[in-house]
Amino acid sequence: MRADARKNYDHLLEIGRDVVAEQGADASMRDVARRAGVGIGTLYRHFPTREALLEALLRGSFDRVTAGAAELAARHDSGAALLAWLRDMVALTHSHRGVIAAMTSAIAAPESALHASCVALRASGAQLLARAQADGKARADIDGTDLLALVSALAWLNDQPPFAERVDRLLDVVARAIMV
Amino acid sequence: MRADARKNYDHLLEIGRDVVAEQGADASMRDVARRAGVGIGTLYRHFPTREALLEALLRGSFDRVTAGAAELAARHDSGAALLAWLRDMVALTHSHRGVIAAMTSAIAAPESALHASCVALRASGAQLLARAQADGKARADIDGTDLLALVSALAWLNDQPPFAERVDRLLDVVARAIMV
DNA sequence: ACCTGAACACCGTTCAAGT
DNA sequence: ACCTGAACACCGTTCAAGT
Repeated sequence: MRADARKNYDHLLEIGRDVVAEQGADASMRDVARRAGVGIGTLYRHFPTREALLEALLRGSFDRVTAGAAELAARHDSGAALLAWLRDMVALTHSHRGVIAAMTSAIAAPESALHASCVALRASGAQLLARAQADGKARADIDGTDLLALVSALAWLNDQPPFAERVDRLLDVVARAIMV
Repeated sequence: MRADARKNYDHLLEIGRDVVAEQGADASMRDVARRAGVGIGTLYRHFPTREALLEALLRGSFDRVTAGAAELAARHDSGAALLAWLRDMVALTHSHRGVIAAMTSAIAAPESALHASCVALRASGAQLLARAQADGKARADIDGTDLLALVSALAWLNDQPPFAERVDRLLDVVARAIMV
């Protein structure tokens, strides 16, 4: 990558982070380019789809949660680890309004730039779930996708102003439903 | 209302129903007017906001669920009635993609055309919840807004293709969490 | 190799002009 | 009283022309 291109890429990412934080995952692409002081074509050259930009913005957080799952498994008993992962997931999406919808549709779209990260997240949760199930601490009739669905639903509530303040409590309610 | 206006109103409602069924709650207003063979200004005259159109489209279904709650209370024990109401709510939103997000923001916006219907829906659920709580069949530490949050979250899952097929089962999981 | 911005095909919403 | 559609201020996305 040429030096000027690298500079544009990095700057777009930085500005993109601000704009998505302000406006959510459906932020105006034009606005990102404008604020970055760059032609709209330059944005599309570096990030050919909105999901490509989101993926670049979120990769770090995604990886942190995925990697954190292994750590949780090492440090806590299977029930506590699963609960902590659920909290991590809700927190991850809390800081990025609207991202959960993008993640959800990425799960069903193998060509999406977000697909791999989402599958990895699901796998990290599925592993904690399996361990809890083996210990008899989680109900046996749900799978990793069910777990992702439930945590996505809670994350969505977190994006809805009238419900956001209740999500911590509702997470406990749902967790107890999973925990047998 | 003048006869020609009445005709336009009814026709817009009919076409609006089709378009929202096809494209969801964020359907193109322009498209509704276009397909109804009417100027865009005429659509805005009859339905000054998108929510006004949605409200007119959904009022009937809303009232049916609200009224149905009283019937459920009369016909079933408190636990079964609450569960049936949860199913009614998910079914209501299932037939109208994206409507749940509109309902959710309407709860927090008293000036929204959808506000009254949503408050009535919440109240109908809250009543069934209170009855079940009095019978010791539902946990005492949740309220009507929590119930609406949980059912909204499930309804949102119903709009997400990768999760939609699991919602019936996940409803049971969540219901068991509520039911003590 | 990369950047630019005009161009295209759309939006939601308003409002002056018409009947 | 009601209808119309041009007008305004936006989008996302593409691509020919430039450096």
